[in-house]
Amino acid sequence: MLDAHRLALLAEVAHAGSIAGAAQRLSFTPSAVSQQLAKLERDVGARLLHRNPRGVTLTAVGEGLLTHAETIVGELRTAERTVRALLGEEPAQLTVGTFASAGATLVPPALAGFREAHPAVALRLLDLEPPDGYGLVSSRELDLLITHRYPGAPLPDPRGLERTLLRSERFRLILPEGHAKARVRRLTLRGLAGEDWISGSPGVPNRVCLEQLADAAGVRLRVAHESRDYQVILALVEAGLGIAFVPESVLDRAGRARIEVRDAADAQPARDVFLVHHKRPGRLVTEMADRLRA
Amino acid sequence: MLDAHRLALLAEVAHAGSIAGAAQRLSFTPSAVSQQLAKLERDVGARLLHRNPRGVTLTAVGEGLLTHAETIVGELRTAERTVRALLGEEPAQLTVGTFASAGATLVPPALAGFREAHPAVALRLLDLEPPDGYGLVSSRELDLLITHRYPGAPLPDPRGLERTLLRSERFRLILPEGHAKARVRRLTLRGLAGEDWISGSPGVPNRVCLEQLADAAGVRLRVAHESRDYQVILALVEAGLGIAFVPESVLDRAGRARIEVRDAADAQPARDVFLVHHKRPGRLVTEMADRLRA
DNA sequence: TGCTGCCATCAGCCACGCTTACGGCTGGAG
DNA sequence: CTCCAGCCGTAAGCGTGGCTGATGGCAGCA
Repeated sequence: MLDAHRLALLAEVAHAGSIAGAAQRLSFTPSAVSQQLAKLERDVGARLLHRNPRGVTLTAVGEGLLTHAETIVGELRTAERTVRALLGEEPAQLTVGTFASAGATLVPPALAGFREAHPAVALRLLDLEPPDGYGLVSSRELDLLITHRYPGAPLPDPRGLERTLLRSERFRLILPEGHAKARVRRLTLRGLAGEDWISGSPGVPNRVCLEQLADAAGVRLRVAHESRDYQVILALVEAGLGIAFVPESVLDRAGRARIEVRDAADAQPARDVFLVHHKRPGRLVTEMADRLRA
Repeated sequence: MLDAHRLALLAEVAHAGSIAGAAQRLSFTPSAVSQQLAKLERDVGARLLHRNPRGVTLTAVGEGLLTHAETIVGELRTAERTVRALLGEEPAQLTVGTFASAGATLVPPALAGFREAHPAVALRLLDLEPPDGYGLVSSRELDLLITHRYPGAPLPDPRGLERTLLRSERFRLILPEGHAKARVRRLTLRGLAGEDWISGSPGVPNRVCLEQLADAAGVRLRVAHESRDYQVILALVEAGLGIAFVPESVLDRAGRARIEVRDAADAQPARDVFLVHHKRPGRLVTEMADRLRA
């Protein structure tokens, strides 16, 4: 039988991306982790890691084993909670993973309300960019994951987890205050093709989404500035450096920023925001999910 | 995080019914097992076992943990198989659990055909009396379980496993050759209330079933002889010591036994025979299941 | 060419888990 | 009743497994 500790180690290394990183998180020396992984590879009779000079990546066998490792670690944690529940003890901790803009808008009120209702429960918040995080839910490092999908991006395999749509969030087009195009009645991507756009780096979901919209409209947009942080994008637009699509919730918090908010007639993107948790979640997880939905 | 080895130990002890028994199966000394279990109890912070003079039984917490322990052990074995499959290796072993009468009738031809088709696969057969065996499928000690349910007996919780009805098997009433009642046109339980009956011990499923039938018919039957082995029952009936209900398949194999086969007009019991295996079974398991269905 | 990350290997040490040995307990046989 | 045969638990030793710390190889970068 495989050793669960070593599998947990594999998951940790896969997540950290390097043996040294995992070792640090676990308060071990890299040597110890390296030795354990070597033994795991001996156990399964195959290489699990590609050793690169800048860290490690998983082999195909490693990837296959990783999924199981995460569910096994998750099952071990689940077993522990079952016992705690049987002993009538309250879960002492609730860990929520979220992407940045939800972390700034959607999550804080829910967390605040929850803390008030359950002062004894230690709340933890983690930042995670989609499509990451599913593995951490599987392995019970996260109780609840808030993730999203941009149109066109594939929805990750739920791996036996429960995924529910929390809301669908419109994107709006923002321009610098007083921008010439802001006075145009009917804005289209074609009409905005000459502008400087601001979006994520190539391959990042919102960039992919933007490019698909442009393709659909038959135009090529020039992305002049790249940032994945919507607060940065907002600031760039305010400074007159370009135009961008941003989620509506970001604007709610922006107060009276010096921008113009419009919509493009031929491109009205929206991203779906999902909650992900184990099937049969605990009472606290359910409550937190309800608060997030409210 | 709990230790998977200790959980596996718990499962083994639960199955064996005693620490000493589990130790023997695992080629350890009872002392080692006892120490590990004590540490597991310390880990979870609760007693898991009731120490009786004649072995151990699980506490409520122990029962709760056992289910998880079995799924964890099963997941570990599943992970191992996934790796084997990824490496292109054939599964080397297939373990089938069955109850005795199926083991004598239904299973052998399927096993023989399978062995011919896959001579490299080591086949193992285990005897198990229902409702046992589900845990062994969960923990992957069994690939396939053939189990049954007598009418009136509860169907065990499938625990996330796949359970399909293989067949429904009639019971027939057998009497010694030349028995006076064999000439009666319409046999009823009431009419047979004066006979010596042969059945399992109190609490055994077929005994429970017989008593429920008797209750329904408003009579009390006298069970003179107790055996759970239908070959023994058959021999007792042949010897003129009583009458009994036996599954039809037992009679198929009995050849020309010196008995009379009849049916009771007011009691025609049947038991359901089920196949139990993991969701997403391997190719070999599917094939064996198909052979059993044929 | 040094420097700085990374990973692997080796030697040494500590702790965990095994065995052996013993004692307490209960239930059945002589 | 006594004795025995099973259980289970504890205590003391010992070996192995897994940790640390040191060293070396390797790739990328100034």
